Amino acid sequence: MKPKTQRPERRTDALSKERIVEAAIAILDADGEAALTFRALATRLATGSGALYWYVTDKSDLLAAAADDVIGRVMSKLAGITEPREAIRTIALGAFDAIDAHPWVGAQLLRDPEQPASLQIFEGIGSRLQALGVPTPAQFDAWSALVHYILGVAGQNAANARLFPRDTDRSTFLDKMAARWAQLDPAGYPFLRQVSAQLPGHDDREQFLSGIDLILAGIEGTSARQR
Amino acid sequence: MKPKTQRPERRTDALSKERIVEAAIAILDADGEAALTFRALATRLATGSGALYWYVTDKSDLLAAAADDVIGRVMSKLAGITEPREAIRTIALGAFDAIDAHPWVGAQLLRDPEQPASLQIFEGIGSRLQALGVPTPAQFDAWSALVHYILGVAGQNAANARLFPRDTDRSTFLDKMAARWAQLDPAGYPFLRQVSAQLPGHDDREQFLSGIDLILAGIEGTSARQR
DNA sequence: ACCTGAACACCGTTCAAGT
DNA sequence: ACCTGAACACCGTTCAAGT
Repeated sequence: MKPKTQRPERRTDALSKERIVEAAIAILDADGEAALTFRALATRLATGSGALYWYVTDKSDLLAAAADDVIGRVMSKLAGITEPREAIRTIALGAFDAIDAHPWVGAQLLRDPEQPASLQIFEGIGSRLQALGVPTPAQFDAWSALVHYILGVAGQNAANARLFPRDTDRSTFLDKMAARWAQLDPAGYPFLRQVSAQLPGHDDREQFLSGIDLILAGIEGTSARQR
Repeated sequence: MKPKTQRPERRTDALSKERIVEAAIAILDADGEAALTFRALATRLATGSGALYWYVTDKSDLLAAAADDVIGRVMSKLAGITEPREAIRTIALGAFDAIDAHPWVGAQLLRDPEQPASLQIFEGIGSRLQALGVPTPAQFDAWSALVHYILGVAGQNAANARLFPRDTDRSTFLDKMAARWAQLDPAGYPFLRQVSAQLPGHDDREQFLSGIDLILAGIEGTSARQR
């Protein structure tokens, strides 16, 4: 038996689901959803495309894992928050910011309601709504309204991100969007043309939050009346 | 010059964008989004796949036209409604029912905020919000909340439809969904497990409408306070 | 057990060639 | 002007063959 002063080093670059997901996120962030192919991923990881299937069931599994990774980080920051209304706003804002940083997450959340990322958001909102003291019969509807609103914003932000090059910043994005709406037929689209003037310089993060508050106000108004 | 008693009959099956869109909708409704390929569409229209590009820019143009066709029919039924609150509910319900009948429309609405189908919904909601008397500064936020909620439901219904075979009816769908949520980890997902009991037999059309009402209540409560 | 990469069965889109 | 359908440049996924 030959003296083994050093056992074979564990390959630091060995494949694993975590490494694959990490690389996938890097591609998605850098070049968008269309750039994530098994070929591109395999090249980046210096392996064959078939090797990825050892760790990942298929592409939807990969995307679900990537979204779960991002949303999981958001949800883990909730430990300290006990006030339910604040927790709801924190979850919502956390999701908003995550989608702002990773627009593909927005599209992914709309793709499969049973993926972990979606379930985490569903449960996070629901449990705080219970804690908020919304009467049990009203909880389901209130939860549905909040969750669908959040998902709608998520999907729409993902779509907006697809409309423009990845490096477009907030203000030029809003300017371009406003310019397009301003060109709509005045007879057919008076409202959108009017709103287009408010688009530049408006804070959509703030607007998102005021939507949450609007729904919370509706919930509290309605359940107060029912009490 | 030979006597032409009959001029060449206009081919009743000549291609046109309308016929292509109609055939695309038929495929989408019958076999789902994945079944719509240019090859399948060309076969159904008894032509070559390249011919379609004479009438349609590309696949996203085709999908946008198909969604516009469906949503256009919904919006055309609004002429008689003058009461703005009722008009908003009618637009929302119309979109809901259209997506229920054509789930792919839900996915398509989330894909491009500048397509005609989206703009029609955006404008329809916005103009009634003005008519409702929501103060101008509050209109933008109120509009955003309603529209994102509607889109969220649209996207989620499309996703739910993808989870199950196309012929699954409402009640078995809810039963299966409930069964899945009931199997979630009790420690991690207490709320979803509790809600799963309410899933069978609940009316999601009614729930959708109560979400609209919740938001409208929030809007009216907030603008009343500001007045 | 894990990895390789060619092969398979598809796509959307283009385009020379036809009528 | 309109249509045909092969060809091109891709995909996701599988799988025999390697280590």
